[in-house]
Amino acid sequence: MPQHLTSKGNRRRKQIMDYAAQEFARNGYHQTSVSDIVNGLGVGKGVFYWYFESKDMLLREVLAEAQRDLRRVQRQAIADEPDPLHRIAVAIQASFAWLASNLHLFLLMEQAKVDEQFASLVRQGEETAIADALPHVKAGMDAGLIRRDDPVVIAYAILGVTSSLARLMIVERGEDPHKVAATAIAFCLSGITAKKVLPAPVSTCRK
Amino acid sequence: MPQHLTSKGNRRRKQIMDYAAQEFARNGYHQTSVSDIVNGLGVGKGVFYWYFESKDMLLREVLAEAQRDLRRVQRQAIADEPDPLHRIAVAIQASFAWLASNLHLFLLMEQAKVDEQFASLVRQGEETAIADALPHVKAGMDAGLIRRDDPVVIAYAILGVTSSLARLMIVERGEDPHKVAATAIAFCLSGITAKKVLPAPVSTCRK
Amino acid sequence: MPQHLTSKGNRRRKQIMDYAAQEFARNGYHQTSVSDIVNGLGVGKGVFYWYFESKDMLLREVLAEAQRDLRRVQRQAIADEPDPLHRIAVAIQASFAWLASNLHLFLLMEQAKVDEQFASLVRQGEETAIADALPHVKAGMDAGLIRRDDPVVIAYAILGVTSSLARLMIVERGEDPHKVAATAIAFCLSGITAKKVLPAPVSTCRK
Amino acid sequence: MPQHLTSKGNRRRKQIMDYAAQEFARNGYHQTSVSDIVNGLGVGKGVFYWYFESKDMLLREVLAEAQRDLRRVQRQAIADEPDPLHRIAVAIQASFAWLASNLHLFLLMEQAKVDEQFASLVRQGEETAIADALPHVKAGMDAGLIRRDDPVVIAYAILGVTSSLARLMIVERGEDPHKVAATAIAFCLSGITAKKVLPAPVSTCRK
DNA sequence: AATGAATGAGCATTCATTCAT
DNA sequence: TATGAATGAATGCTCATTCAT
Repeated sequence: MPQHLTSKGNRRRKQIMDYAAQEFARNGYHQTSVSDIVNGLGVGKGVFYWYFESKDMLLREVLAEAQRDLRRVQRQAIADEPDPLHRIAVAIQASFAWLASNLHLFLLMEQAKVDEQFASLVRQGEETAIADALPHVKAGMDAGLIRRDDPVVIAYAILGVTSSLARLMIVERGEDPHKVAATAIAFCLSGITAKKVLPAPVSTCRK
Repeated sequence: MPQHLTSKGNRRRKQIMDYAAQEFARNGYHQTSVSDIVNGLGVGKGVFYWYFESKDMLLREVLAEAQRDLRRVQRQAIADEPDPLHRIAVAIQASFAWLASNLHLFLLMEQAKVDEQFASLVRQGEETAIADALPHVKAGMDAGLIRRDDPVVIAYAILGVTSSLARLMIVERGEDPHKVAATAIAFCLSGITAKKVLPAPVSTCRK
Repeated sequence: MPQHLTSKGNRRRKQIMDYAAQEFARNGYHQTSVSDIVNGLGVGKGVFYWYFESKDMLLREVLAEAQRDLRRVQRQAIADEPDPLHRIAVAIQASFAWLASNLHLFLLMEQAKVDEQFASLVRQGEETAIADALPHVKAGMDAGLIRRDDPVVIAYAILGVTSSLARLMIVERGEDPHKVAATAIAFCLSGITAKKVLPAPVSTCRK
Repeated sequence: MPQHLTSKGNRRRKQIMDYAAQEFARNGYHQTSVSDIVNGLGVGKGVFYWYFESKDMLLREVLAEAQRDLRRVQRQAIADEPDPLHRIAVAIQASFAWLASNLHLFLLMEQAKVDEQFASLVRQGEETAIADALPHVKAGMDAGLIRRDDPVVIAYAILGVTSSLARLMIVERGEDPHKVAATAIAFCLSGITAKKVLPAPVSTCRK
């Protein structure tokens, strides 16, 4: 809880965050004890509580920084893309690139998302991502490029495909991020482009 | 650990599984203690260990049963659907219906999926679901209805959209499952259908 | 706690005592639960408490019976031995024979001897054994066959050699009980005989 | 589990070992809970697990140290005794002296000896003691001072007399260790010295 | 006589956090 | 800044015993 950190202090702090993020991702937040972290770093237990208020707060900071970083990358990617569909494509592309080199943070976010204690924090980040994407989806609809539907749902569906393929392909199969990104983009874009709308085969029409 | 349960015992066992599933879903597995469960049920602690080997095994049984049940529902839904695309559609539909009435089990699965201890169990279930879906995806490709791509990736993308929309729409917004299912189906089908060839597999069924 | 047992009831009771004695000897009294016993016998838990007041009382009965039995064997052995030294010898012999065919009871006694809860019970048995032996030791001294020393200490030393060799030889080495008995007798008799006077108390008995 | 202890830490650790050894000896290992120990010392429960991996490991350390200490005393005693019989005598003497001032450790060893969980540990110590004694017994035989017999059995018999008299005399009667030691030495030495071998009165020669 | 179910105090162990140095 | 020591509530689990049937 010190107000100002020396540069050495800043390095220590970063070191703890990085190591903790790795361990949380590997073993799970609840299964990783503060002792595991300080022992793994070879420092005393006091160090931890010098830099972080609690284990809970440490994870919050890790998550917040990860979300900040991912958002920055996405914004950079779409910065000078005028076409709405293209923007979505490069955003997906950029997301995959970031995930591929920050796998542990991706895993950590997925863990936090289903943990009552941290869910709202992650959800806030997602809401921000959705809010970021919304203008482009709407612009696409206005331009007749994207099928008219609830833009929020569309945005969530894209998010779902992205994270699902990210987890399933990258984490479990070790496939090439570029290839998976390409498939995701193809799936999403053809899933949203304005074409005939398929009516849902609701079960009530069979019985 | 008893070999054979009386009918009263069977009821108790089921009661514990149901209550524990609810609590696990609500508070998280790690945050819910065995004491929470038995106190919530108003029984002694020994009761828990009369029926279950451990807290870990209880969750495994809950998950296994949930997966069995979901699979059963999906299989019933596609039982007499001849058309591949339609099969996928009704399977998605059935999944949403099941999820809507078993929200806690869905949340529990999502938790378990990111928990090292249980991930493999859930993943096995997913592999089964993918394996179940694969023949239909392949059939769709052979019939020229589905774009040629890695069928496994296609199947995973569908899974991702489904669970993502399930979570985001149902859990967080309380929207109508039928509507969300419809959007999911629209998104997925147009995401996978062969370009230029857009059959309306369900056109005969209009409300 | 029933007053009178049917013959079937008596068999059950004996069966439980035997099985429990084996398990107690094998795993230790504290490490063997009542459940282990009833499960091992394939009966319900109520059976145990029908026949025995408690786990504690069960062990007490097992021990008491074992001591009764051992004492009976010893008394029979010395019944018609007139010579004091020979009496001691045949008593040791008889003890080894009994121990060899009741290893588990020997182990159980050794356990109980160092367990605060049961030590006094076992000790009582030992006191009885010592008291039984004392007249012969004294007679031996009076006859000038045994060195004058505290007869109680002599008796305890014999007891110590016996149980020590019983444990170390039989339990851990699987040696022939007769041989070990022979060594024990040789050791004890020459350990107590009056110096310079070394009668061969069994010289009339040669194979 | 800490790597290096401060001097304060070392004192604490020793304190816990001493107190636990006393309590284990008095109440029994299984009857003494970790809570009993820390409450008795007036410290928090965590202290115990800061210094010891588990209750089991604590006892192992206590036993190992006791055995080390006893062995050291015995070796010192015989260090400059040239005569084999004399060596055995002073070793017995030294053992009684050590036991008299470490009664609780002696009781603890006897408990551990009959406890499946720790028996092998104690037995190892006994094997070492036997191995230590063996050369002297053999030397005595070679010098014609000790009756020819299995030297291992002889050694065990001495061990048996020693521990038996130690327990029965010291623990239960509060007699003078020197006197008991004298009796034990007399018993053992005359029990092993080379004299006429007494044939065993085998029971088969009576029937 | 016998069963399966239930009780609940008790146990070994963990761990986030605090503190003296 | 940093350390090792200490705290104590909480956890998963056991088990002797009781009870309704």
